[in-house]
Amino acid sequence: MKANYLDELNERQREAVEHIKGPLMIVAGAGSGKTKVLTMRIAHLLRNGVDAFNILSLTFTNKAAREMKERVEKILGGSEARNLYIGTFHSVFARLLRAEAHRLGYPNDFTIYDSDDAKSVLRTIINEQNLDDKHYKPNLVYNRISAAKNSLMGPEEYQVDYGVQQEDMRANRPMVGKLYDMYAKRCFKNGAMDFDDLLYKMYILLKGFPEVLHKYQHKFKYIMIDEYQDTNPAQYEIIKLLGAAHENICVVGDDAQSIYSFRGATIENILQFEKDYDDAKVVKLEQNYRSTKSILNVANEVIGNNKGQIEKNLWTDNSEGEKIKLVRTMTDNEEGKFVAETIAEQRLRNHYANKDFAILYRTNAQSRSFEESLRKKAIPYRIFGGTSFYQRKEIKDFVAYLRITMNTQDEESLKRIINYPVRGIGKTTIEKVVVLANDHNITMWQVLERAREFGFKAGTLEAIENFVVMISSFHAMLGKHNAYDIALQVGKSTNLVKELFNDKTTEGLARYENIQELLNSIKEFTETPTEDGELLEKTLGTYLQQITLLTDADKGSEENSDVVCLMTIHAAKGLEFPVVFTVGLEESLFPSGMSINSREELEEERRLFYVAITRAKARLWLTYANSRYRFGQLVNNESSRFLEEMPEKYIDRSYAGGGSVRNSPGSGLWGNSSAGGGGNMFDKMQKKAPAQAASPRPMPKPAGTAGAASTHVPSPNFTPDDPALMEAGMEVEHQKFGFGTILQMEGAPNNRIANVVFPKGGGEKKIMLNYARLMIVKK
DNA sequence: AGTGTGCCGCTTTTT
DNA sequence: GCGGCACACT
Repeated sequence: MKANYLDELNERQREAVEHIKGPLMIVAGAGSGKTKVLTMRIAHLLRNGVDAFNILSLTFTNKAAREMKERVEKILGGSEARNLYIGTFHSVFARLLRAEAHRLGYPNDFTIYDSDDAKSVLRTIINEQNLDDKHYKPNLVYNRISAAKNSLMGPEEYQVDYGVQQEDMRANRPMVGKLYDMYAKRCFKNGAMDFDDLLYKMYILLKGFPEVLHKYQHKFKYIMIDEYQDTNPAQYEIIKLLGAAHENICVVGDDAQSIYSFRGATIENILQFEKDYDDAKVVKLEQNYRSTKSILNVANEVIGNNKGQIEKNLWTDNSEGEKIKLVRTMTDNEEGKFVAETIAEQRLRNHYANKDFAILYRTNAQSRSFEESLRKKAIPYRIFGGTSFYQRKEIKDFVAYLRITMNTQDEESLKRIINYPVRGIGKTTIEKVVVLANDHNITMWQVLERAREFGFKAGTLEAIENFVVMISSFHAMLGKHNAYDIALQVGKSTNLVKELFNDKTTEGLARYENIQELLNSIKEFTETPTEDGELLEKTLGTYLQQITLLTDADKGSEENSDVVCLMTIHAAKGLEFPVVFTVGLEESLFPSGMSINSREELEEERRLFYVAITRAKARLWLTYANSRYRFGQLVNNESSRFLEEMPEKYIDRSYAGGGSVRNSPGSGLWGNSSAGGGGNMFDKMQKKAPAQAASPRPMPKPAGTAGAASTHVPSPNFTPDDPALMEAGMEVEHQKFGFGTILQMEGAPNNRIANVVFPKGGGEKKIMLNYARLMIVKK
C-alpha cells in the first residue's frame, strides 16, 4: 500500500476517509470522487488495524461491487482484499440466507425466483382462483406484492391494513391481499424466494432470531453503504439492525441522483440519517473532477428546478469546454443515423476510441435504431441491460434442470422441463399430477416418485419413471461433483445440447451458442478461485444462487473491449464517458408519460436527466426526434420540457442545422444527414402554448425535408378516422405511406383490413386498421 | 399429443 | 413490431 495515499485526496475527501469511528454520511455530488473515497476509506480502515473480515460494503449493482473490489485490490494487493465482504444487497443477503434459511423453514438450497418466475407463479394462482387475468394482471399484482415486501409488510398485515385495502378496493382489486398470501405460501412450498424476499426474509430473520442478529453484528463491525439515496425501507431497517451494536455506519449518497423510487426507494432515508444518529458526521464532497464547466453548469441549473434538496454547491476547476449540442431530427431512425455519423466523425476528429462514447436512453426499446445505424457503419457496440442472458428461453430451460436437481420442491422449474424436450408427459398427465399432489398434500415431485401407486397408463408411467430416474441421477451427483460436471451431464442426458446443435436455423444456432456460453460460464465459475470473505464452495447451489442475481451487464466477458456503450440512464448511474449522447428527449418519452402526473414523479425524471447529463466528461449531445415509432405506429412528440430548463449560454442549438458545418467539404457527413430543416428547425423549441395541447396533434411544418422521399410527412390536421367508415374507392392518408386509394375492404368487422394502393408510398399494401390508422381524404 | 397460427398486450426505469 | 400464450388443427 502506498504510504502517501492520503495525499491524493482533497480536504473534504480526506476528512471522510479519516473518520473511522461512529456514523458518517458522505453527501457526494456527481463526479466528486465517491468511489475513490470509499475504496481509500477501506484501505485506511485496514491500515488502522481493522480486520478485513469485519468490513461489509453494500452496493446496488454487481458492476459497482466489482469495481470497488478491483480498486481496493489495486491499493492493497490482492490477498487482503479477498477477505472483505463486498457485494450487492441482494447477493450478500442471499448468501447469508443460504446459511440461515432453515431457521425460517426454507431449505438452505432455496431457489431464487426472478421476476419472470414470480409472475408465472402468480399467473398460475390467479387462474386457479378463477380470476380474470385481464383484470388481475400478474405484473400489477406482482408490483403490489413487491411494494409491500419492500416496506416490510407481510401478507397478514397487508390484508388488514386499512390504507392498503382502501387502495385495492378503489382499484377494484379486492383480492390482491389474498393473492399475496397464496403467493407467499406457494413460494414457501416451492422452497423459493423472490428478489424482494431476499430483503424481507433477511429482516424477518434478524428480527426474529436475536442470536443470528448478534452473530452478524459482531461480524460486520464496519458497514459501508453506497448509493444510500436508493435504499428502500427494508434495506434501511436491515442496515439499522446490523449496525446497531457498533454504529460504525458509513453511508454515501446524493439526493440529486435518487432514481429508484419506483422500486420502493425513499429519499427520506438519506434525509433521516442525521436524526437517526445524533453524533453523525456529515461530509459534503462538492468538487467535481469529471465534467467541463459547461456540462456542470447546465446540470446544476436543471436540478435547481427540484424542491427540497440537501443544500450543496457542486463546482469544478475543469475548463469550460464545448457547449452542449442540441439536435433535432425528423424520425427516430434519423436520430440513430445522426448519432452513428457523429461518432464516426468524432472518432477521426478528436481521436476517440469507441469505448469513449455512450448512448443513453430512457427505455430499453429505444436501442433499436441505434443498433441498426451503428451496425450499418460497422461501429462496434454493446448493449448493457435489456433482456438478460439468463432470461432467454434456452438458458431458462437448462437452468430449470439445474434448479430441479438442487431443489425438487421447485414446481416452477419442474413444470418448465417435465416435458421438454418432449418425453410423453403431456398436459393431461401434468394436471393429474397437480391434483394428486394437492389431494395427498405432497409435492409434485413426490407424486412422480410414487407414480406407480397412482395408476397412470403404462406408457405414461414409463415416461415418468424415466424422468424421475434421470433427475435422481443428477441429484446423486450433488455431493461428489462440481457444478460444471453436473451441467455437462444434464446437457448429455437431456439431449438439449444435441437438439439445438441439429437446429440449423439462425435462431437455433444462436441458442446453441448461448448454451455453450452458459456451460463456459459454469466452467469459469468452478475454476475461478474464491474471492469473497467466506469460503464459497464451487457447488451447483452456489452457482445457481449467483446467476439469478446477475444481469447480462455482469456477464464477465471482455469488460474492457473497445465498443460504444448503449444503455438506459438507470444503468449508467455511477459511470462516466468522455462523450455522451442522451437521446429521445421528447415529452411522454423523457419525461416518461407515466410520470407526468405528480410533482414527485416529475422530479424523479428530472433527477434522471441530471444523472444523464453528469455522465459526460467533455462532450454532450442531446437529441430528439419529431416523430418515432411506438407500437409500430408513428407518433409525434413535442420536445422535452427539460430542454427548456437549460441555460442558453451553454447550449449550441445550431449544431445540426447550421450552415457552416453542413458546408464543410469532404466530410460527407452532413450532406446526407437527416437533420435537414435548416435554420428554423428549432423554432418550436422556445415555448409550448398550452392551447396546443387541446388541438389534435399539431405538427410543425418542416421546411425542405431531406428524408421526404422515403418518409411521408403527415398533414397538419391528420386525425385517424373510424375503421368502420372505410369503403372501397375512398382516398385516404397514411402517416407513413402518404396518400392512397382503397381498392378493397376485407376482414372481420372488428378487425377490418384495407387494401390500399399508395402511389408514393411503395404501391399496394394491406393495412390492418386496428393498428395503422387512416384518415379519409375524399369519399 | 404435438405442432402451428393468430391474437393480445405491451414499454418506464432493475436487483 | 414483437413475443408470449391460447386455441385449433393434424
